[in-house]
Amino acid sequence: MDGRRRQILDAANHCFARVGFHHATMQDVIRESGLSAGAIYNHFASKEDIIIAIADARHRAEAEVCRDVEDLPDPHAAIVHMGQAFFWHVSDPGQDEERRVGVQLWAEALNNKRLLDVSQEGLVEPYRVLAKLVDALKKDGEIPAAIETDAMVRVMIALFQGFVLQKCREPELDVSGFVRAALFLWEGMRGASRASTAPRS
Amino acid sequence: MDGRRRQILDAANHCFARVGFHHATMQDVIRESGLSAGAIYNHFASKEDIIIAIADARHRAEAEVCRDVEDLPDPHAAIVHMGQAFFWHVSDPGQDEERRVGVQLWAEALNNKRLLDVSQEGLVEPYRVLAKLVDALKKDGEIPAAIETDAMVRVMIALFQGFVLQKCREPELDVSGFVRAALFLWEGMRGASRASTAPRS
DNA sequence: TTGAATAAAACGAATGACCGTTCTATTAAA
DNA sequence: TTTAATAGAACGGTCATTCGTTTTATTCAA
Repeated sequence: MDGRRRQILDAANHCFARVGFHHATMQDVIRESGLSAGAIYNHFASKEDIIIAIADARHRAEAEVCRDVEDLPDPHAAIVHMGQAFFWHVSDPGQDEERRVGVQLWAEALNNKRLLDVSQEGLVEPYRVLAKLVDALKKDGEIPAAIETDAMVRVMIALFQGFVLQKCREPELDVSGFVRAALFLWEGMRGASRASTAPRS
Repeated sequence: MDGRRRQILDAANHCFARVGFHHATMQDVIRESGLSAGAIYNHFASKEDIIIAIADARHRAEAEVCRDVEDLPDPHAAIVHMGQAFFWHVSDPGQDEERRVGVQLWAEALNNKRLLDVSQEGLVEPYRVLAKLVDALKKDGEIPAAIETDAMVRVMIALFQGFVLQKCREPELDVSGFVRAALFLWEGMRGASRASTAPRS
């Protein structure tokens, strides 16, 4: 039964979000899942495997959001739409646990090659979609060619990541204000590029 | 002797950067420091205290960078200067360990009230300086009043945080491109505000 | 439909390894 | 001689994982 895996991952997610990977014991996960140690180890070889499975599921879900937006006709609108979708999605109180686990995954991936690979792999789809949109904006002359696509995409992703972190630490943080400020920067760019004032490095 | 504390913190930093807080054992720290268990526990009550002391030292250093920039006459130049100073600082190969430990602190702070407090406290000085500069830009009409200062500062900090994370995962990441893209967004804003086109939320 | 026979899944107490911390002995400093 | 700092072996506790047992599900002959 594959529902068991989901059941175990959900329980693990709760535990990990509550106290972190390392303070959460397998006993916690076992209790939370309502199963037994043996049952869990029939489905996952180790605690590490559970963590990796969580990361994997997470990235799969994120990739989906990206594809929804990829083929909008106007690249500018697509980026704005994607950004808003993301910011509002991660701001949902129902995403509290996912955010917290996400930040822990960042840290854990620094010390776990397998997890780092999964984690980087999870970024390629968002990256690909954003790069495609940025390139389209470049062709339209909205972004100067001197700005590297890679860098611009990274800036956008950095904004997302930083927001997730801040929202973790201050769950009451106001999304709409943040989005307004980010959009203001983004919209401002359109006017600027017309004047072709690429900044010095 | 206070040099001992620094010696211990340095050793701990190396260990934590190498394998993470939880995989690094006190034995590792003891070996790395060249001291003994007893010696270390004379200076720090626990492993947790060492971690907190590291966070504290880190934030103290960051606050200094901020103050250097605070009283530049032109707020726009001050922000640009501060951003560049930060990006280049954290990109220094000598900061590899600090970056990695920094990301781990983000995760650990989610499960440790004391650490969260230290960590949030460490942000108030950068926040204060940035807010002051943003307010000055608002008075000059470069940023519309409709954009909340708090949100704009958060966006900037998010950029820093996201960059740190990405640089951790890909140490070869090119800073200059990232800075160029970020600056492009920032400079673009100046033109936009003149046309008073605050975006819808 | 039944019910034994086989397989699969779940149970949970036991295990063994590891790790933070302590504590007494020892050395150095004052 | 007294005080402070260091050494490092040993302790107590915790935790991931194992494994022999028990329960549940499936198959299939009667």
